[in-house]
Parts: sequence; C-alpha cells; structure tokens
Amino acid sequence: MMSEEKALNFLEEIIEEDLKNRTHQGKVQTRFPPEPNGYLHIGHAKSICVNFGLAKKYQGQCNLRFDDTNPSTEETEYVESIKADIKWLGFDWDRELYASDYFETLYNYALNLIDKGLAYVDPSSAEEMAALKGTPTTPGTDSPYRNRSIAENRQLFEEMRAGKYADGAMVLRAKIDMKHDNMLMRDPVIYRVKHAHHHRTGDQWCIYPMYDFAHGQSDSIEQITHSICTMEFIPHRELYDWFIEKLGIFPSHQYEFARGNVNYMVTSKRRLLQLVKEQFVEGWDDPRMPTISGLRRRGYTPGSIRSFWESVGVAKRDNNIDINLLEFCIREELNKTALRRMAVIDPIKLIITNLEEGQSISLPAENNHEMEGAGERDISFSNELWIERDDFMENPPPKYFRLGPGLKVRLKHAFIIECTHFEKDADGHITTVFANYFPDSKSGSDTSGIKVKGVIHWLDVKTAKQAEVRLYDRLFTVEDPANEEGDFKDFINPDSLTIVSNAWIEPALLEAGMEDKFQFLRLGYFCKDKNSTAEHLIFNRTVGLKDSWAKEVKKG
RNA sequence: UGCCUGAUGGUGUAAUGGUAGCACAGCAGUUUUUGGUACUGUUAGUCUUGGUUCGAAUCCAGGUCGGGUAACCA
Repeated sequence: MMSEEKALNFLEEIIEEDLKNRTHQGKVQTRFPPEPNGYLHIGHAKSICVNFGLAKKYQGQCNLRFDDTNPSTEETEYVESIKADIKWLGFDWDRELYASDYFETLYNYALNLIDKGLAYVDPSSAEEMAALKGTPTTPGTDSPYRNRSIAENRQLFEEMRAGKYADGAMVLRAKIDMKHDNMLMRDPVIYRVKHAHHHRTGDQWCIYPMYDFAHGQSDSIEQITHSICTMEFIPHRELYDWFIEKLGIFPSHQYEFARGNVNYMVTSKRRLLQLVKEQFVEGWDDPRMPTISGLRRRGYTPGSIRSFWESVGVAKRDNNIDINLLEFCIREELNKTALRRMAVIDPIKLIITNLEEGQSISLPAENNHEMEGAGERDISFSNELWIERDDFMENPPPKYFRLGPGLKVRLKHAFIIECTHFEKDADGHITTVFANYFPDSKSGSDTSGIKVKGVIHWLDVKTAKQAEVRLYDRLFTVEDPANEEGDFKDFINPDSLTIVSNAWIEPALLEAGMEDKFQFLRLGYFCKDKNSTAEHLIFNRTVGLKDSWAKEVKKG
C-alpha cells in the first residue's frame, strides 16, 4: 500500500514551483543567519529545521552565516555556542560565513549607490532625523542634506570610513522617498559610525552597515535562492528588493513564515537574559530554559526537537503551540530508546517477612522491553527494600492497585507480595511496610496463579545507591507570560524545580554516561546532569510518564 | 491612525471550486508484569455579512478580530 504523501507547506510549494520553472537553474540555496549576540533557543531551532531541512529535501545547500554587523553586542563566545547547538541538532552547514567577510564589498556597494545619486551622507542627529521622518499617517520631510552633490557625498563617506567623525556624527542614508507608506523606505540609514572593536575584523572598521544594507546583500553575494525569515521582516522586503534592484546584483528573494511560539515559555533575548542575570535560573543552560543548551541538559534529544517542528509545520498565522506536543515528541523517542532502570525518590521501607535476613536473590531485568537487543541486567532482591511512598496507602480507595493492608502487588521483575501490616512514626507518617512474598510468583516463571492489577518499582536496600534527583515543572504558571499584565517574572512557577537529595537508584546507574537516557520505571525519563561527580550523582527528569492514575486522583 | 499580514475543533496543521482530514490534548474502551507502551472508538472546527456558482473553507466585496511595523538593533 502506498503511504500517503504529506502535504507541502507553502515554502515547499514555492520551491517546487521554482524548481519546475528552473528559476535558479534548479538550485536551492538557503542560509541560517543568526546574530552572534545570544544563545539559540527552541524558536531558532525551527528556523534551523526549516532552512537546513529545505536545502536537504531539495538537494540544495544551506550556509551558516553570522549577521555580525553590530560589534557592540556580538562576541565569539556566541559564535561558538551557536555552531555547537546547530551541530548538536544534527545539521551541517555547507559554508561558514560572516557578514563581516563582506564589509569591503558592502562599502563598495554603498559607493555605487552614492555614485548613482541614491545615497547621501547626513550629519543630522538621531533626534533630528526622527523628527523629519514623520509618522505612519504623516509624510516625512526631506533632510536639508538630501541634495548634496555626488562628489561631496563620496568625500564625506570616505572620511567616515577614515575615522574622521565621532560615533553618531554622520550616517549614510539611502535616498528613496520620505513620503513612502512604508516607514522603512523613508531614506533609511545604511551605514553608521561606530568606533567599536569587532570580534572578527578587529579595529579595521569604524563604520558598520545596518541590517538592511547587509542582510540582503549577503544573501545576494552567496546566491541565496530562498531567503527565509520570520514575519516581522515582511516590511523589510521592499527595501531588500530595492537595494538588489539598484545595485543590480543576484536577485535573492525573501520569504517569511510565522515564528513558532510555545506556551509556558518566553523566548525573547531580553527576557531570557533577565532570567539568567537575576538568577531566577542557574544559567543559559538551566534545564528549565527554552534554550537549545537548556533543552539538551534537560534530556531532550535532537531528534525530538526536529520531529516537534516537523509536526508543527510551517505556515504564516500566529500560533501558540501546546508544550504537550514537545513532551509527546520526547516521550515517543525515549520510549523506544531509553534504558529502563529503577529508582525510588520518596522512599519508605518494605520488609519481606518470610525472607531470611542476609539472603539475596538475583533477578534478571529487561533493559528495554520496546527495543530489541537491549539486553538485561541483574538486580538483587532481599528482605529489606525501598518502595515509593505513593505506592502504599493506609486506607486505599477501591481503584487503588498498589499496596495497602491486606493488598497484593507485584514487585517489578520480582515477586508478588501481600502486605500484612505497617508502622508509623510519632507524626503519623508511614515508615515501614511489612509483607510476605510468594516464592512461586517469580517474574517469568510464575506458577502461583495469583493475579494482581498493580506492579510497583523497588530497590534492594543493600545495593541501592544514593543520588540527587531534580524534578522540573514548567517555568511559568501562565501560558503566555510575556503578554500578561505586569512583569513576566511575577508569573514564574515557584515549583519549577524540586530537588530530591536523598533518592535511591539502582547500582547500574553508577555507570551512566552523559549522553545516556533512562526511564526510571513509572517515574519518567531522566538523564545525568553535567554537575554530577562520581561521589554525587545528579539526575534530571526530562519529562514524566503519562500518568492516568494521577488524572484519576485529580478528578476525585 | 498609515502600511503590511493573518483568521479551519482546546492547540498545531491539511483540504488549491466537489465527502472538512491528520497530529497533540480530552473522553471511553481493549491489551499489558511500568496506572507506561500499543491498539480501537469517540467529542469537538471553516470569524461575520452579502455576492458569484449546480456546488464555496477555497473566488469577489464589505465588516469584525488578531499579529507585525514607526532603532544610528537584528
């Protein structure tokens, strides 16, 4: 049977149309153009998936190009983290490029415009320029310097480059139309004086091109066939096209899609920076952060992030994607790949009364039921075990399938037990549960004939190891913190991080590697945190398992 | 207010003049040595008003609502 073909998104339709018409001799060239002034987040991942994905799908190429035209905010540190994140996501660029590589060319493009009478040097202050710019409803007014001679403009611009002027003293503007409906077309600034050290060109330049005079031209130089960006750049397209036309260079074309928003997250650089600076989180890679590094540390896999954006799709309307979909994607992958282990994060003791102290039974345990060839490991069973506090109730409701006085459950990979009695401390907290086990109910060779509905996880007190476990919840209590009345930080979830310092884990987990993913049975998916040491293991919970019992309890 | 965009179940996304479908979430059930997984069923949608047409989510006109935009940032 033929598998159903997935519908094309609008970008794929455009590309296929271009391919059909041999618009660029059947070539597809895209680029991912980050500014190296911050860390990549999940929203960037969408752009990465779109740009690299499209190039791959249509046998084209995708460049990594840093839009580094503003030296005061850009740093090499960001360049490195961006490259690492893209590679981690599973993409490889064709060429690694920098807008700063084109500074000389861009400068010549500016000269070209001047020579055509399409650019002029303006010494007006930013305030003066703003005043003459008009408003969306009122047309702007021509600058008194708008009609300088070409020779004068050329000399002034050369002097700007030579360092004759202070920051802000002069700019080069395109001469377009001060009455244009599109504010960006009202003689936009294309070069400014900035005596700043650039992370790549050093002190070679003291004038830098603006975004609009660098991005499209860089696209053109690289012969980008499909310059894909987000919707807020739509108004820039007119300018983008204007420069390409006036300069007579390769006709790259810009296409815009809607950025992907995920609920309970913020992705603006400003807000992310605040969270870090004001220490609401541990850093850029805090597992609660929507940064690529945060997601990675949380235990998300590249594949899960890719399949997330794949299933979201690409369109032009505003969206607010349910974080449940992201969690579905990581569960879907980890269910097939994560090794199963047992851990007890809120322990109470279980004594097996009919097993002699000192006796130990070794039991085989599957590493992953869903994955062929995952093998098994041995776990030990004895008379003193740890079980989860949640798995025992003094007065269980009818549909509770776990332990309670007189109730039977299976201990995963081991035996069926029947609870006989329990002990409490002075505060009324359960401390110890007592049970008998049925020796003929051993997993895999159960001849007892006993049927139980519940299966619980456990650990042998003698072999269990201690570890710290960090449980995460969404960072915000509201779906869209950025659009809430007041400060977004007022909506930080106080329970976004729960540290369990005295959890028990099975000894096999001592060998966990940084890349390994685990399912702690019935608790969720976990990975080792980067701050773990041999003496102090830390595990982060990536995401919990679906929990229909918790839902049942909630319903009451 | 000008210009630019967009509007399909709770969420995301298809249907390109011809049966409104898929995924997530929800609900119900089957299977199950993870209350997981898998599987089955199911609830729920075309912003509005007109027009064109045998037939409109789709085309046209008006309205409504949402988003973007007015940096010497990108």
